[in-house]
Amino acid sequence: MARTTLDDDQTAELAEMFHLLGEPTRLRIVVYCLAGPVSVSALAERIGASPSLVSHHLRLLRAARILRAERRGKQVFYSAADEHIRTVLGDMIEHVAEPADDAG
Amino acid sequence: MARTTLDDDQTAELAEMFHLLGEPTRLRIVVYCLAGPVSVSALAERIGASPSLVSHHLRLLRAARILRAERRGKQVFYSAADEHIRTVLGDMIEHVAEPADDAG
DNA sequence: TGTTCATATGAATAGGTGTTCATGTATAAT
DNA sequence: ATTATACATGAACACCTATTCATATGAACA
Repeated sequence: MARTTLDDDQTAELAEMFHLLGEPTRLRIVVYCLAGPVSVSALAERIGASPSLVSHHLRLLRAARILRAERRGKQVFYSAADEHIRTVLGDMIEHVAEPADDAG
Repeated sequence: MARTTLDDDQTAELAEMFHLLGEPTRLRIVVYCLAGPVSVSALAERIGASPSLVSHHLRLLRAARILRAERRGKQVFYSAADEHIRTVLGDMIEHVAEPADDAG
């Protein structure tokens, strides 16, 4: 059974996370990063956005501890910040991407 | 294993849902509605917002088929649009409200 | 050192949006 | 019909933010 009460801090934190995922460009970045470490340029290319824009979004996702950065030479690779994040995001995407499931 | 690819329509739909949940007032409204049908005035009182503001948010949540409205006399009661929505939102809130769970 | 590649950052701007206030609509009761 | 209650809606505004452009930082290589 889903919990139905949240204190103000939890609500604010949850809202911030949803807010970050609620932007199509940013959501696509996160989805790509779930598969494994991806460089900024690779993200930019796949998404069809400028490296600058991607970098701006990555900064927000880093600050919220949704993604983490790892430097390899000239490139920087981004991936889910931890297993918890990967699980939560993966589940959300799976659930919401699915058509309606009316099984109790 | 979480799916790591989403087409553009799925991404847009998913982003819209996250976007709606990414606003603290609106998130609180949704959380209260998960417990069962709640009237607009009850929502406004619990959240500490004006009925007008609550109504504006409810319109968006209705349009996105996240909540559904049911009239009973002068009052209008809102609840999750369907079981799928209730499950998805409940899971998301449960997961994200939890502290980190590092179990693989 | 100087150059190039990859990424980050700051400023500026255009478009979006949460909130308020005033007003409209629907239901119920007198 | 009139009044009162509960909710919805439209306009206006202030704030926020996604994007772009220009510029800076950091790493590899000559």
